[in-house]
Amino acid sequence: MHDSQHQAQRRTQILTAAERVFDQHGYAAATVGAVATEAGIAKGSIYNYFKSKEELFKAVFTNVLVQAESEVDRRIQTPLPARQKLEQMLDYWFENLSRHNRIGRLVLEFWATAAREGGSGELTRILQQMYSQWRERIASIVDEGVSTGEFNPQFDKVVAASLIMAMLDGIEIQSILDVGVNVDTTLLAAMKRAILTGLSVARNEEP
Amino acid sequence: MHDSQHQAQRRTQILTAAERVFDQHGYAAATVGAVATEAGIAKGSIYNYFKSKEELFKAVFTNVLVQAESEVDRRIQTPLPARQKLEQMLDYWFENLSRHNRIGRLVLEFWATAAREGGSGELTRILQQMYSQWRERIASIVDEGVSTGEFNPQFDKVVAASLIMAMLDGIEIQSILDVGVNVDTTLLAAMKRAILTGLSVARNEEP
Amino acid sequence: MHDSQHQAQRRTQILTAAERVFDQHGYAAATVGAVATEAGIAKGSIYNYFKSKEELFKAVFTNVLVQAESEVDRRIQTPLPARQKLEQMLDYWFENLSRHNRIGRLVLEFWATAAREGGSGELTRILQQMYSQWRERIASIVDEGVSTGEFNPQFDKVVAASLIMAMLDGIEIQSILDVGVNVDTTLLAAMKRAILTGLSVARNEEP
Amino acid sequence: MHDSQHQAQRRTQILTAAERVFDQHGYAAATVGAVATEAGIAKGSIYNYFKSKEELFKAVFTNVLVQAESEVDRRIQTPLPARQKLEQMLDYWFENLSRHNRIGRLVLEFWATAAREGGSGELTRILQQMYSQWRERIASIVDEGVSTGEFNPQFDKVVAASLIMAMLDGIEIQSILDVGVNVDTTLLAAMKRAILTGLSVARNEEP
DNA sequence: GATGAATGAGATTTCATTCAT
DNA sequence: GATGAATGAAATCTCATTCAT
Repeated sequence: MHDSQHQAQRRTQILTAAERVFDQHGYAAATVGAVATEAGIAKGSIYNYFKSKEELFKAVFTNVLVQAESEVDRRIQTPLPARQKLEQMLDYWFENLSRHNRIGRLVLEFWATAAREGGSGELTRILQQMYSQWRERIASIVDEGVSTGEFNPQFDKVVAASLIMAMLDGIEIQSILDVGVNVDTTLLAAMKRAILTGLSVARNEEP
Repeated sequence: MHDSQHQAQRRTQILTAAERVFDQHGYAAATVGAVATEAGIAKGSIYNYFKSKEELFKAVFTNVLVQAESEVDRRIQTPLPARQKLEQMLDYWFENLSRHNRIGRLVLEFWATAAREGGSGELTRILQQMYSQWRERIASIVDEGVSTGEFNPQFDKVVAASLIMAMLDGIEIQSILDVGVNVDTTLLAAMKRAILTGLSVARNEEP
Repeated sequence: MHDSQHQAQRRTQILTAAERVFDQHGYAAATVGAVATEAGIAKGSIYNYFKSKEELFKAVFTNVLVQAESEVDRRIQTPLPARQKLEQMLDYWFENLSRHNRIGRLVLEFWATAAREGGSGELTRILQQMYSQWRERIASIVDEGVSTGEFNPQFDKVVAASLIMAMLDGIEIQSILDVGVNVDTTLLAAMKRAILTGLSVARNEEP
Repeated sequence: MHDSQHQAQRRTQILTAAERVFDQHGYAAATVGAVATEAGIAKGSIYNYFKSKEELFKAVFTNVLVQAESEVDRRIQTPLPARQKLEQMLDYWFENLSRHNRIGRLVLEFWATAAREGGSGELTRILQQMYSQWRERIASIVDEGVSTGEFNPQFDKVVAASLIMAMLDGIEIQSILDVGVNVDTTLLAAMKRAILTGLSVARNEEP
């Protein structure tokens, strides 16, 4: 019998290689041959594990997105005040941001491809699910903070979540594109303060 | 003279067609033939106006970005309070957002391509310039508001500008990706309030 | 403007080359590259004239079949007794048979491919049409002979036509396969006599 | 001994599967993998029994042809008048024809492949042998009929045999190609009558 | 003997670019 | 300047065959 552990290993090996290649060249310019070379196997072997280049791309896509989720969830599920949970989340996000915008470039590629596919495509479906999960995560923290009196938000909690995520995505873009923004602890601190202020200021406090 | 006018016309005709085609298919999947057909001319003629497919793409890139600038500048240069200038800017942005995320999709394509090119590429240079201009625009409004006493920001004005732009980019992405966000006047209102609150609340008011 | 005569010439050039290559190797083993080489043009150029290898094959298919028709019709439409028309037809068939079983091999290829396609395929449709035309051609000669009293057939004229065609196809196969049959004037004479006897003998003469 | 029995079983199992697959897809489009799946074994195992795909095809070829022979021989070797022997043969042929033109399609495939191989190929050799045997079978019946006075042929007996076989092959083709011929008992009756008439009518009876 | 993962040659097809008209 | 046929490099994918287990 053939080793199913070895199978999984190979799959991972290919996925890792594909992640690098897609990141470097983008979906269209990446070649299956390059992935194979990067993985150190033969071109044809890729097709023993993935039906097509597109399938492979989608697998990388979900793979990368899923990896990011778990660690955040771990940090959030500890019993902390809502404020600190939010800060933890932002800290984690910041660490990742500066560590590998390798993933970041790849995410841009995902976005562009998903946008091309249109709302009915599979990639979009995956993204929708991901955004929905993040929205819920954040909204529940906001909710928690409101009930403990920590937060006194002037916005609907779902809208708030969307705006927070927008800001994170936006900064990520500016960071990846290397567009003149200093992604340092000053920026992180500003973001934290901006978000927490927005969630804390009462409606009538706003001038 | 008539000749050079006709020349310019042709160039524009091709650029317009290329914008549509690149938007619809992405850079790699777009074909020069499709651009030619869309423009109603022969494939070979493209090469009388653009040296290569890549050149054409870059031309579209800058073209699209430049177009967006002028109208905003017009609105901002009127003598209004800083608050209202900011609101005007956000209104204009919002109009464009809901009107054509055709351009939006194209921007994603630009981003992905620029990211691939790396910091030294030409596309990145163009993006850097553009972001820098916007940052300055916004920062100068903030500055203005501070000196008139309208704003009392807790942040450095350049950092504030970057965060604002990040939020706009982020919402644009969520809109383009059709990722479950309601891009309506409620959202616009929330954004305005969030930004203005952030700019108005004094440092010590923050809990 | 580009020369449409030249276009037709090229098409023919490719078809001729393809005929040779398909004949020599069969559909599947034939390569588009080989056709291009045979035609003395570039591989990619084939696709300016035919959408795919399959299209090209079908074009060769119909081309070869159509060519054979016209000459026969010419011979049959002269005002001759039915017997002699039939003999003319058989003579022409015999000439072709010995001249090029190049076409013959190709026809076997057609048959095999059509059979694989099944009754609903396009190749089958073309073959059906061709057989139907031949059946009609022969049946009408038989009919003619009966009304002039030359023939006194014991069979339905359509059945007779099918049997005659079967015999021709069958001999063609034995000839192509080089299976031990002497395809000479003796055989031709025997065929003629067999067919004419069958059409002339009255029902009750049959023992 | 048990081992070699098992071996033979496996071989047959593969041959049967291959027959189906080659029939359905043709030689080139058939894959060794498909044969393996059809046979319920692993792809690699095929190569323990057949050196290559081509070898396998040839084995199927001879296998199919040989099968058809034995039953006919059985029917012919009974002590019957020549006429009835011929009729028996035609009946058997007709039964097979309507039962499985699955085999028929495969035969077309054989023919095409053999034709491609040319006169010196192995497939052609096998076909030559087969046709030769059939020719002899039929010729000997004719001979028999002549000596008993049943037949009074106007043709050489070998030529007669070839023409009869041609008619059978031709009808088989029209049947397989589904080309508009009614393969029913009427056709069978017509064929019998045509053949027997041809063998019975004296030379001078022919007009 | 049985297995099926690995291989890599080779096939079809696309398309940016050139260039003769 | 305009045209579009011709080119050929390059990409995806298939599959017969091998071989370690």
